[in-house]
Amino acid sequence: MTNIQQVAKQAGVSVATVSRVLNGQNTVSSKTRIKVEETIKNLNYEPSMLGRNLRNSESRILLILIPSISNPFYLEIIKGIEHVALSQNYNILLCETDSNPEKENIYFDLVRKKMADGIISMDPAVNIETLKELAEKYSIIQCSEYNVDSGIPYVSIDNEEASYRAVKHLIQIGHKKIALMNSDEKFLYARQREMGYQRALEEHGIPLRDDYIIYTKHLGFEHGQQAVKKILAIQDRPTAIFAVSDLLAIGALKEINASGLHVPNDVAVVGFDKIDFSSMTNPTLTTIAQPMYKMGTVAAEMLIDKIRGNEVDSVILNHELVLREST
Amino acid sequence: MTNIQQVAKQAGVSVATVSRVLNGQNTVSSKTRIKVEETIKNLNYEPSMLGRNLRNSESRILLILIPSISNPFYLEIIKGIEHVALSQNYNILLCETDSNPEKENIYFDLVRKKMADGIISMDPAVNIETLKELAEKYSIIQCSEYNVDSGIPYVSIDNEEASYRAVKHLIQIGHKKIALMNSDEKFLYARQREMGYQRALEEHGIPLRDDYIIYTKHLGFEHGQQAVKKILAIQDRPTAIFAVSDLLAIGALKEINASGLHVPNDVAVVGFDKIDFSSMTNPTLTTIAQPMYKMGTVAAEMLIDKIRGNEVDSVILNHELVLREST
DNA sequence: ATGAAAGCGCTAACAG
DNA sequence: CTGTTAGCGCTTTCAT
Repeated sequence: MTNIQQVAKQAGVSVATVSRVLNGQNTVSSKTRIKVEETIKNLNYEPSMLGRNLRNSESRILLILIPSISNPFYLEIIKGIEHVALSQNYNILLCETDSNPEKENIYFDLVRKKMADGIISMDPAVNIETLKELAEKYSIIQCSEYNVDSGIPYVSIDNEEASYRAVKHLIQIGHKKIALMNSDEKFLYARQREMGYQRALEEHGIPLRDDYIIYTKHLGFEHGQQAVKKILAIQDRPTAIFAVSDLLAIGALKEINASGLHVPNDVAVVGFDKIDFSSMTNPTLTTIAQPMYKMGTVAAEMLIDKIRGNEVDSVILNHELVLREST
Repeated sequence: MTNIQQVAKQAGVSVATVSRVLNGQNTVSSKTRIKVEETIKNLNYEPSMLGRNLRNSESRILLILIPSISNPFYLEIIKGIEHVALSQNYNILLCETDSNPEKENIYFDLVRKKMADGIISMDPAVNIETLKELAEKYSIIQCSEYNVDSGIPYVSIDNEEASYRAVKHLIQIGHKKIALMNSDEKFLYARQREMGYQRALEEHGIPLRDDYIIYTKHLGFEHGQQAVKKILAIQDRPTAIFAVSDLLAIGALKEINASGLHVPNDVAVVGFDKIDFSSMTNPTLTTIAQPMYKMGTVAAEMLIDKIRGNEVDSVILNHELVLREST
């Protein structure tokens, strides 16, 4: 493997000059530059990131923490992150935590060991205490799920307002018996979306019913199926369901179909996220579109900014209600 | 940031000894070992991968090339790869090429620049010439899609046989008019699956019909929708469709439903891959299960083996026909 | 069992 | 404009 020394020797210059050419410094005479560039080509030389990274004490790697790679919600965000990262010569290490603290810790170690320059955390179940501690020494951004009091900059949407608009839509098309399929209340977004649900109902004088609110442990398809069974079994059956995730909503859709009921005639369904599959279901799913790609680009820009030592502010992005066949 | 020097100084030993403790060498007296370990704890020392990697001239990073992160087929494979990688102290860099040679080249550069120790390529559209060239100097494995004559070790399934069994199943349940929804013939797996389709038909004395074979440019949901429209428009309409990817099959499912026909009564559908969503559709999809997780673990083991300098042999794994509601 | 020292490949401060 | 040189943090050979 040829190194910078050999290039220097061959070109008859010093390693410093080769390095200057490599880094596009303009303090090199064009004659020398050309000579060096030719030598590089002839020797098929590729500068080693290993040496450069040690010297610069950076890894040019960004860590992305997601709970599950199978959840398509994160895919668009990741694309956004990747786009910005690549354009700034960073690479991304995609880390699936399974919301498992041990696995999480393996990945945290990567930044402690200088293998990564910073973290974008999207795991709602992240150990926030550890994250706060890390954030004192390393660059960290939260994306989508966040903690207000942690001091860690975040990018997200206004969950309360989005949820409010989804439920208001159901009310406006005539529904009064609206169920909420929520995830675990320990997550901030779950609490915020429940608040939006409540506000919409209260504002229209619809009394809250505890039995119309179902919590699921995870955001998977099967959990939506199970949860909707409980909802359909309620005496005074709801005529509409707002699910806090498309995956839950799609599970609900399938189960409602299976039980012989019709969507939206018997039960209307609204999801949340606008994942790709939400337009592939039958019927297609009315849902809240999060600006996922944008969220990714913003998160990446914030992180790189922070790595460079700048102060960064949290950002709230806009959402959108997408009306489709399920309502 | 504390380094190995400071630990050595504080513990009253040499850096060599600290390094030995760090790497679990048994040539250190337990007294010294304990002293060093305590110092490490006290100083909150974390060894830098940057220094270690340069010294060992390795990055401990594995590159995974996939055409699209949105295709769930790859997700299980990736989990398998990740499992093995983590257990051997490797990390994986997930690289979406979009089947775009330029993006591909950015990632190839990573191994040229020592930022990655090897590559697992799953992109059918990979530039095989470049890959072959790279494989001479670096460790490379192909996974799922491969090239027989490239000399690059691969792990895959017997596509011809899998396809044969899928079509035979359709014949056995009474179908004679069977359409093939294939992807681009430039891919080996597409040609192999078409051969299996042909063999099944010939074996049962069913004549091949050119108009029953449709090619799609990509494996996306929408492409399945478009392709099935053409199939349904054929005069003597097929009563069954074998699609070479679940995503295509799911697109077909939706479009058939939309056109008022019933699956499987009017048209039976078989997919390929057994992605998670294939059990979430209505009806659920009969499909060929590839051992994706296993494929991932095998690929990772092969790659790590190769990085260590060993010879590795290609592997063909078993597949399975999963009967569900769509046939 | 331990230490001294070389060196992995690179960048940048300094000198000229 | 260019060269000399130190040093990033670590592992490992060679002495002792």
